[in-house]
Amino acid sequence: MATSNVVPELRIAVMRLARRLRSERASDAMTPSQMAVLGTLMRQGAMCPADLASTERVQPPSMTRILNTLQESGMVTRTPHPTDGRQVLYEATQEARRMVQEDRERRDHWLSQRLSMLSAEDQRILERSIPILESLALD
Amino acid sequence: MATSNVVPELRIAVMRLARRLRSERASDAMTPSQMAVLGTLMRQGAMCPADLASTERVQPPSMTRILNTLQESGMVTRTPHPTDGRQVLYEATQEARRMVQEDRERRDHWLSQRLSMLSAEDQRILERSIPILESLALD
DNA sequence: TATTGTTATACTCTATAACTATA
DNA sequence: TATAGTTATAGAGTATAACAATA
Repeated sequence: MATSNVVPELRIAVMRLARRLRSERASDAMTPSQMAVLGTLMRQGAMCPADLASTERVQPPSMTRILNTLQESGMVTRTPHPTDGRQVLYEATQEARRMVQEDRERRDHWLSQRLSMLSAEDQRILERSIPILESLALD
Repeated sequence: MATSNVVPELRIAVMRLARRLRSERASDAMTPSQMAVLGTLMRQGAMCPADLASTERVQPPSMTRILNTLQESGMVTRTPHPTDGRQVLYEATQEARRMVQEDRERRDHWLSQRLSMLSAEDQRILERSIPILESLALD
């Protein structure tokens, strides 16, 4: 990449587009933490508060609060662990899945509008860049 | 883009890489709001609290607090407005500029390490994708 | 009287420490 | 005694409402 400014330019471009995508979020009612917990539960299935806390890098009492709020708004269900009476398991409800899906679709709609305004050549370059961007984010 | 999953895949790739870049930030001492204010002051020069508040989309009392904290840590200077006695002007100090620059360099260092591990072909694709990503983020 | 900035106060989100129930 | 989860309490960060100084 020689003497060019590719590195800072790529950093700025990625940060800007991410910020723009974030601003297209549907759910202003949901905090980022709440959205993250729902996303994790939708990927991983039922989980206990301790595991959720360590996945989301928050302390267990904070996770208790987040889960209480989510339960009050009908986004998660709470069931006792089948064998260990100390544990409880949380799961995303259908309503949560619908809400998260709607949020994704809203941002994808915005992005797809933008992409459709690009030339075929530019669209092709972006398409080829996707796995490369993914590989940069790994680990 | 036909029947492919380009749109959600691009969204996910960009969000992931942005999250990764954010985690490489140097200044844990600085809150995102404080960093944003310094960035704005560095781009725009001296500004008054009201303009800063509207730029950063926070209320004036919140900006007062952010600026107080920044001043206490030597990141901004406060001077009276030359003609309007009600106003005050804030400016980023040299120390702030150094700190922000260091933060950018830290993330660029991480990114450039990652880029150097890619094939020449992949690097070329990323380089060509930069202005396209930039254009997507516009307005 | 309008505008700029600040202070007073409350709310949200997260953290640490202490407590309850189960293993 | 150790572990899972919760409750009690405190510390950031931001908001609205009220106030002081200047135009």
